[in-house]
Amino acid sequence: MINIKENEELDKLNHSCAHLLAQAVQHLYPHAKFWVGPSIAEGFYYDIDLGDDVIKEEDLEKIEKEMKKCSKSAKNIVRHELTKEEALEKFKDDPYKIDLISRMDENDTVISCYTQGDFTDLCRGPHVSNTKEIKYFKLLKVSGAYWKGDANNKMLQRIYGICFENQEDLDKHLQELAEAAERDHRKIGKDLGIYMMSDLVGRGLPMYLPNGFILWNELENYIRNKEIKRGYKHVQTPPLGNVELYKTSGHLDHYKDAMFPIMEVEDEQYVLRPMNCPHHMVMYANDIHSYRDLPLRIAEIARDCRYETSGSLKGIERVRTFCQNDSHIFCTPDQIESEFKNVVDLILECYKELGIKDFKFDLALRDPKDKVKFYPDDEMWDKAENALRKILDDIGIPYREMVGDAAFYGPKLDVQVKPAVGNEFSLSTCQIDFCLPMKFELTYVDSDGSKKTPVVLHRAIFGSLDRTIAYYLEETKGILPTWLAPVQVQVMPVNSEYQGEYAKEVYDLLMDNNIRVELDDRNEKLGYRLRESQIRKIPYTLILGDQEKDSKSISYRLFGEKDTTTVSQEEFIKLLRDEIDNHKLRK
RNA sequence: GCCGAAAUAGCUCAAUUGGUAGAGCAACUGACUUGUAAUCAGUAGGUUCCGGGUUCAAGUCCUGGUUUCGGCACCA
Repeated sequence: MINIKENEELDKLNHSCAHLLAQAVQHLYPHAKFWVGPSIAEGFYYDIDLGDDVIKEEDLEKIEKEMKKCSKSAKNIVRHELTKEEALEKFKDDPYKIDLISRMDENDTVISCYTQGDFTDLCRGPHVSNTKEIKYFKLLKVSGAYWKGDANNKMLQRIYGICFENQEDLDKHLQELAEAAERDHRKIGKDLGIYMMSDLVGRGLPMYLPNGFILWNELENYIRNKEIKRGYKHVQTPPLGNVELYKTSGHLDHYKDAMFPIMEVEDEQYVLRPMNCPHHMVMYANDIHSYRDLPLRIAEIARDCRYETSGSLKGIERVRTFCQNDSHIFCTPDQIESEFKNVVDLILECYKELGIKDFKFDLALRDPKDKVKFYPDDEMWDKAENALRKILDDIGIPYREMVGDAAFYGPKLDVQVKPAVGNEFSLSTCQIDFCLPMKFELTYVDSDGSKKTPVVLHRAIFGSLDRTIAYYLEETKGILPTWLAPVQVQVMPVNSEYQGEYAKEVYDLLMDNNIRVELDDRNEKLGYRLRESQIRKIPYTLILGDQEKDSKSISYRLFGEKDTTTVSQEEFIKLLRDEIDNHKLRK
């Protein structure tokens, strides 16, 4: 999918198209007041205050028409510059513009405007030189958006669109959007019987169907075995906890709104756990620890409950019970670097094996001005943030710094991916925490006999197993590698009457070799059954006729391929086991 | 939660301005015994998301709610 921001010309064109949109909206809604209209990776948008009017999806066509008119009028787009005072005077009736201008730097003596015909907008530019250059565009969606992105502010109307240099590129892009919707995990999840939701059970509460549970189990075993090899110790903790636990950790203060409400029983208060860090802290405190025991890597694949707002729920990407592949690494300050590198290494190893290639690293830092959200200890923060930065620079991976995105207890490294539809989200995370160990008064005995506070690394490779499955279904378009495929082999006799017995023999052989195999010996034409095995994206379909029966061989057809390969039974088992045991990706 | 839209058979979708809810696929039954993406015929399948209202008449109009979708906000 194209990224408009990566192409200077397209970036300029889309920004200009936002102005064209504003001009058209002003013609149709003369009372409209305009906030900002930037270009973005997916095109452009404009935030508009229309008073009591609302723009509906059906209105987009009308606005597009007006935009075409404005484009055809072929007005030059002219830049002119003002001083701050001049600008304040010029836009004195527009509170949004006044807000923008008054927040501009005092040193910013020149304020630029762009005029096209009867429309002028405050703007830094640059723009194309004439409205007639803005020709191949499409308005895509309309929604509400809070002014300045703050939910306490008024909601403006936001119109999204995209613009290209020619019709072909526009058509291609629209085609790509349609294809993206086709690989949405909600569609594939339904088609392949991965999970279901039910209003009766409750929103945001996915139930994994047999096919989905196989995928789930395989991924769970996969990551657990990786962790065991790297010295993690797996544990299990309860799905709820006394409210005091979360008061101690500070989570209740910070995330009460996103936790299911407190339950009272016999004068005690409990909450469903929103995460398992506090449990692991308490588990650490159960023993005295020597510096020789560290790092101690406690891991758990745990289902947690969060009251995600209704508007944020999305398939299994964002749910109210999510399963973390969580771990807390208790270590000495000296060990932070090697442990952190170990985590990044594990992330990269898993992504490589799964074939996940399109991801970005975000370094989430505190906002030093925000003393409420972030634990108030600047020295601690500086230490943690600088440590993280140094590690990332040492490893040499590019990353974006995101100020204000840290957890309340510490900075983090997030690995971000983009789903088929919607905003990017984080798949993996690793966080440095000096804060929780103090709150739980955790200690270890150092070599000199003194008690010291350990550092904790929070990390999750599959930040949520649910989310990992969602992303992976989209990445693979549901064409899973054989080791993850719910059904790995479909066995078909050409004619059940003549080769049915041989097909059953092959089926039994595969079963005995722990292959997930199905036998389709229905009285249907081969083409009919083959079509079904292709729709279900089953990796191997075995076609067994007289030739195969007489020579005790196997003819297999790989998913998506037309030709068949004939091998002996032994050879087939061998190639299959090799592919599965080595987690090979599909070609 | 906020702004908008949508909800019809298991799935994908039809149903003029309000006038008898249909089709394909899937399911089931029977015939056909099949060599690489759909054999033929038949049967069954619905409180049109849930309440309330307008009307001689509501899938369609009004109203309250639920869920889903597109965004915004949130995301330990």
